[in-house]
Amino acid sequence: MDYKKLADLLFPNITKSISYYEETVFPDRKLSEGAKVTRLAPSPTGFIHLGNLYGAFVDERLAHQSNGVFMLRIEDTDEKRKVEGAVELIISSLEYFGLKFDEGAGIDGEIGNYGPYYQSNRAEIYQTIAKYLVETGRAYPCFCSEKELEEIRNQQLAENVTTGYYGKWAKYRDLPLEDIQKHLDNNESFVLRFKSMGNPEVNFEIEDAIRGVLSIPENNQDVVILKANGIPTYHFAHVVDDHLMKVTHVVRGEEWLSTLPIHYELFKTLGWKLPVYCHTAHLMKIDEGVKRKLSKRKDPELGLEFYMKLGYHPATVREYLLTILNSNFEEWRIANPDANIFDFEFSLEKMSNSGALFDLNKLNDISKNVMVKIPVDEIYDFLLKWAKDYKQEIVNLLVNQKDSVIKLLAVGRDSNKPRKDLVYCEQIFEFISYFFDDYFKIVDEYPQNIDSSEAKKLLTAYLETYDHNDDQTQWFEKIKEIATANGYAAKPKDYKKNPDMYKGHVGDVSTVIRIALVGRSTSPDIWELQQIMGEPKVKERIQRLI
RNA sequence: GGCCCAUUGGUCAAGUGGUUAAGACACCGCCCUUUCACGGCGGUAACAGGGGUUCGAGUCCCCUAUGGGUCACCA
Repeated sequence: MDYKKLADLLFPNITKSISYYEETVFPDRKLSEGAKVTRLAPSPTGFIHLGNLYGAFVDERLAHQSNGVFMLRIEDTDEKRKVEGAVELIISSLEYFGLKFDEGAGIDGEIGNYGPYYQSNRAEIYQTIAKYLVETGRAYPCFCSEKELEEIRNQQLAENVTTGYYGKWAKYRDLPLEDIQKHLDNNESFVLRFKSMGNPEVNFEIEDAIRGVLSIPENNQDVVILKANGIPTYHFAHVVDDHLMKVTHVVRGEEWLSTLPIHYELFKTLGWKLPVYCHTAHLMKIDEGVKRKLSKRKDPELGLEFYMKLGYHPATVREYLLTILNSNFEEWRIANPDANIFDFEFSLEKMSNSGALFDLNKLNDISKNVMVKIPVDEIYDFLLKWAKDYKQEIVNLLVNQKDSVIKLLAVGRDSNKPRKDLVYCEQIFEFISYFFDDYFKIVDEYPQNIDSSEAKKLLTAYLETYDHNDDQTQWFEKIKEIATANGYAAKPKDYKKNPDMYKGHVGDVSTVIRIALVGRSTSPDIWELQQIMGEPKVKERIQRLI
């Protein structure tokens, strides 16, 4: 077989050589010792979820922790999956969470010298490598129709052997040149298949940076490397791109583990150095009692938009991700409560290789602790930005009453045991919404031991003695007086000791006042809230219930 | 179904042949307290099962079970 002739027949327009690309177009990167080159390689499906961010975080940390390069490559080799605006969504979402690319696809065009970064624009590169494989007898055209493939598969099923295109089943594997010529003359479409020389009875060893040494069977499938339209499949694109772009670490989900033998054989056949593979565990979710992989279609609530809509601060999501990414992160955080998250030394060895279940409780808890460290001015800005994007009806309120909002956000924060009330924007607004007359409403009821006429009596007394200039102690003394005068214990403990002697205790009186002022039975310190509300609003709210 | 990966409390997890099997979240109780939150103290709760190897096994080996992944001209 004259492979050279076949190659020219198949790729008449390909004139460049591999070394042209390897040496001239994409020379070695000049990076410092140990610098890692990573890439996020999403397909532009228009959906990005927490799992993608999880992987992206690994890439980003690996690269930036080592003074390396983090790039974005768009795997748009599947026409059917392309969605308008998907790339922008990927870039803006990742930027929102603080992950920045050094190189690759961008909103205003590409950045970097190893592009194009859209696989759809790299056809000539792939074909050059493919042509080389044909020349060396390691790739061949296959003219199988879908129907023929189906028949092969059925036959294999009937014989109870492994399905696929390999060995004796690979009917076009050794087709003579004349026959290929005939098919070509007929204008039949074909795919280019890799000619595998592997033996699945034989295992090879490969070290995965997360999972350790793996021993897996060699590939023997003659996989498609170029589709009928000349565009590569993932397997081929991965090998070619990651080699030419000088990627050192390939971080991807564990669903790729099963195709690793294919990639291994391709790299070996081309004589290229393997990247370090890092196969991450999937993020899971519990669904009707069963644990399963996050799915794009079924789990829109785990899309990044979900967090952006609710207004989780990016720092929260980052912090959460790192706690599930590296098992020693929480420990580090406890020891270094104020350190910058990027000072944490991320390591692949500390990654879990079983899938973590997303835990909203944990996220919320982390958020409280993250938010309490962010200055209120910044929280205000963040809240406003969120409102502009997702809750425009409150933008004016926030702008017009900025000072009050900031004070509300700051209530109880400055002690050494600060309140941790703020979790995410939606919740934060709900938390302070009583302040605004348009949103104020009574949602809780008076304590059981107090009916509405009793409440009126207490509120009347409160209003009569109210002095906006009282300090907190004076103010509370007056409430105690009102409590005592009306048959309530001034101390809850007294009431507990002799419940029959009192109608209730000072807490009940406070609750009545609290409900009048904020509409709820729970809130931060009333005196502080009153100071923020101002005298007229306080009096007006008491007055309306009398 | 074949192949691959995984399996410590409800969740995330430490643990690399000898531990009273950490810690965090959640939950419960108590304390602090005018409510809530914060904080403090305490509590419930785990090595999937069975065989080996070993003086000794959560840790090593085998089998079983369960969960996940993958078997495309999708990535």
